[in-house]
Amino acid sequence: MPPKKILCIAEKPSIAKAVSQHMSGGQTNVRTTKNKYIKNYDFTYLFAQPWGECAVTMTSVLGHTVEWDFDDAHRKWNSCAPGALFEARTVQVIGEKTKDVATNITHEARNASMLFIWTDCDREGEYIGTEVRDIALKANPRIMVKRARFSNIERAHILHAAQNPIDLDERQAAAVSARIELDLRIGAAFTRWQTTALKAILGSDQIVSYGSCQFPTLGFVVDRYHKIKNFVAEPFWYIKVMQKRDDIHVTFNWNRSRLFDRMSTVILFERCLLEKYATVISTVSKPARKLKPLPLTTVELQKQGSRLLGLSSQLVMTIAEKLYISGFISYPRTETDQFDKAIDLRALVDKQIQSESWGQFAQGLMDGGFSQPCMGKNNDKAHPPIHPVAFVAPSALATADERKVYELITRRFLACCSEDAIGETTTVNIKYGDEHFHTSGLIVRKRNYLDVYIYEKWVSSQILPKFRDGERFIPTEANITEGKTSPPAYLTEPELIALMDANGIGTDATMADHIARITERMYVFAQPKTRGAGGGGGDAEEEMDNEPAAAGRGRGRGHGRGGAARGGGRGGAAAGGGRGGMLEFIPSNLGIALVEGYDKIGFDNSLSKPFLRKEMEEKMKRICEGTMTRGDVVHSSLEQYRDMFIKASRQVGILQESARKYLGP
DNA sequence: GCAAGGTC
Repeated sequence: MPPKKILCIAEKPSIAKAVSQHMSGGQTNVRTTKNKYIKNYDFTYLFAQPWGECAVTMTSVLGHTVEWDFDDAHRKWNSCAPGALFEARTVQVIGEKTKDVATNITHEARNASMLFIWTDCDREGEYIGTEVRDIALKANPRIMVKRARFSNIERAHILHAAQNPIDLDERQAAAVSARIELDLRIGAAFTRWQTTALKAILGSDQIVSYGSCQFPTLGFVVDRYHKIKNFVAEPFWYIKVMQKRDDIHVTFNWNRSRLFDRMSTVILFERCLLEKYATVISTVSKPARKLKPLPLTTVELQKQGSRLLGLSSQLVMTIAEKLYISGFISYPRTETDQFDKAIDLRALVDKQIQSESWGQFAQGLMDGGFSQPCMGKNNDKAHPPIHPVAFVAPSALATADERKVYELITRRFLACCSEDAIGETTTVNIKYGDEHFHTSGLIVRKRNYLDVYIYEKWVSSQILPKFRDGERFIPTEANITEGKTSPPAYLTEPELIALMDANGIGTDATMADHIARITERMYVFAQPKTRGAGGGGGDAEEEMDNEPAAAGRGRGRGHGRGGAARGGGRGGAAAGGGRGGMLEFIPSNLGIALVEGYDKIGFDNSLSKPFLRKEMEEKMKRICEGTMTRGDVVHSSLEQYRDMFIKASRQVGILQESARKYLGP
């Protein structure tokens, strides 16, 4: 009896290749397919009972194979009223681009006893698994279906997964299926409706799209615009005390920082002046540490790429994908910021020794400087953090941008494998009258990771002269300074990505696309940020940059503000690499009008806010947990959006009026 | 001519 055949299908060609290498021990026969990216690998493998030794064909798809659309009666724009799309029949079609992918499955499934699905172990992968299953079952209704549980492509892990097949998680697949249906119906209905409603006012055929991700993304940009527009500068006052000692000018900062009332400041200042002497309350020296960066995730790569290299997040991703296909870096779409213990990091560091730029640093790590990377809090259980897998000479890369992205990924990786920077801060606290002041200095003792991670600066401040506890001195100078608060700057790309990330808008792989889409739709304009424009106002006092924790950590999934303070401050402007290209986003009249129009229509949950998307995400989670069914979710969400759609249709005049207001003749 | 999500 010939051995049974088992058909394995991965989500992408790279996984098919890697898994077949591990399972076959390198003994594979490779066949090409009609799709130029997909190959079929044939080999034999000894499975666990009851399968035993089998003939295996390992192949892959390219992400999704099946696309959703409306039936013939609703597909064309003018075939129905947009509102009908909430109920219209949908069909699932295999498009022209994926036809050959599906044919390959059909062909290979016919003589197979089992379909063994190797798609990524995330929600989307589970759904893609059901696409593969449905295609295979159509060709071979008796085929048995299993899936592999794996979270990296390390050999032992893959072999374990091959020996322990499990079932597809129908709930996760159902959750994705619900999202697909909702996004299609809601997106298409609102897009057709508002495009038609605004056509005359725009005087063009441009598409005015609505999407559950693109609108909140637009909302963030418009929101910042309004904050700038409505900003009213407030004057403030503060007291500064100076002392010249050993030829060094020392400035003591007020512990109250600043007051928004001039009289109060004057009164407090006068009390200081009544006292001739200032008294040193304490001098404190303590070790300081600037933490090395966490392993690199996709979102972080996009943020740092746009911040440090001045490239758009979309370009950063395009380049990262190219580097990945070329075999230079690991998979670029990952949420994981922890390295699995099984990965041989030293071997990866070793490959970088030949670099002219950072080879010496890598050698230092091999000679004892190596330190295990920190563990972040995120693990998608599908991919490791982004890291270089091979050394690439600069001459082997086609463009300067490619070199910059590869360099950032590599330097980041080496920094992760190094040690924190070590220093020492000294703080001198004084009392003058009833008021307290302080100054501090920093001495950097060991730069460690900073030597390779040239994008961050941490430099010793001027050395403080000696102050003794309890000592009294007459300040060289003391005065009141006036300042005024300055408006926020336009939203930068790293800030926007941080906001999207924190609010669950898009995925790591799609955030850059949403930003590109609202630009393409002309809802926003991107422009290179002009340096120093935002910093001219009153927040004149530069903070001593000696709080290492703030710079290295804590901006993981936080809000946008932290990023803003960093980017605009000294550290941002001084760091190496291509500067000055960071993009900032300004809403167009159309973008402002859309947000204002929908806000005026007065929904409980504005379409331009992230809440509705968050709600959808929650419902997807509930499908996965089993507390809601796919039917419940689709039904309730459609009801909610249909109400909003009806309300908007009735008040189409409000949307048109706000469009006329901003776009009028 | 619509969405968002995979991947190339």
